[in-house]
Amino acid sequence: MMSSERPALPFDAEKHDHSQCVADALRSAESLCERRGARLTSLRRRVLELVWTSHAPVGAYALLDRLSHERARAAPPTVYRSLEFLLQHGLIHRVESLNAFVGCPHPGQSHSSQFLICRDCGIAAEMLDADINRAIAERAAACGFAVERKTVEVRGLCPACQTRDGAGQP
Amino acid sequence: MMSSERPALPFDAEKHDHSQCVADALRSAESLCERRGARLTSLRRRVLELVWTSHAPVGAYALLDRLSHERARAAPPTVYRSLEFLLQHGLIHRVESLNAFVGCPHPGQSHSSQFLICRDCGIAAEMLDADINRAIAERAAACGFAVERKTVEVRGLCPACQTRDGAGQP
DNA sequence: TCTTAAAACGATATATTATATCATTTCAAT
DNA sequence: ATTGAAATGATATAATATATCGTTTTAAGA
Repeated sequence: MMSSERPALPFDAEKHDHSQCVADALRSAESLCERRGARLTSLRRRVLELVWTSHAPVGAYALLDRLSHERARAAPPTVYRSLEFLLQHGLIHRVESLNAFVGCPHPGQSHSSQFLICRDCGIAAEMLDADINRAIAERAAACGFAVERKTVEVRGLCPACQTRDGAGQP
Repeated sequence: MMSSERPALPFDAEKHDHSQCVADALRSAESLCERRGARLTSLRRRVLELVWTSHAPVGAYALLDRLSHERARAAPPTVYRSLEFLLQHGLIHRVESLNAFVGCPHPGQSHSSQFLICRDCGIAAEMLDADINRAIAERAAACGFAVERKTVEVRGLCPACQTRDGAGQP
């Protein structure tokens, strides 16, 4: 148990099978909600699916726009209530520095994760880094601070976008 | 160069001389701006002073309220423009998870800091922890991610508020 | 099956945070 | 003194989020 799991990051945009991501996410959500007796209604399921449209965090009002095409009477609370449910069950995360939401690739396990967020393509990769968590926990403990939630969001350029920016089009 | 500086945290509310904090902050700001040829106007100076009213991050509209008592024609842009200046010069930080602003106790040196934020008293303590920064840098590097900014915000209970909650009033 | 209480959702209003834009004033360097 | 740039005033509006109350749906028990 040394360090850090290594889930594949979603930055390799062309390579990964995104419809598979979405399908996995929806299946996990269904089984998790069933196990918990939580009601993944069709609205909530659809909002989750919309969040998973891409790996870039999406704002509540962008979700509302998309939802409006399907549901005539969608309003802000429609979306925010679904988002709240999804957050409570760990099916999505809120990205504080963007006021936006992104799907969680490993729901169920309560976890404290970190995000690498590309300023160019917008993709946010979730990581579970034991060293980062340990460093934070140790420092907080040394301060006598009782940790409840951790927000770690790293902004920068993903590998693909570094290439594009550096060598690519002027 | 082992690890971590140790500035006194502001959680010991009664103990620290807050007027001294404010005075220090304003003096640092003045000398820093002078060195840089940046104009710390009376408005900007006053906004900085208002941010430093406490160690709890304060929202832009709370600042606007206070400012309105003194400046009849203060409007949102009045505050936001001053905040932008203060941010650019590292005199304050934005706390993303609160949409609020807090004074920086060691401006001038560009730094990547972390916050311990008490959910009870609201105080945000800024830390410079080399281990946390190293852990994040190492993980990002391993992912090929080029870091530009780091947001680390830890929510929980400060020592004083743990005491109050645990033993204090029911 | 019918009843019913809770949960979810619809509908409307409004709060909170932030920015765009253009006019006017202030400031420092000529 | 003149002037161009920076700062501020003034107004409007965008973007994000929540409060509240009425209606519908749902699951569980009578």
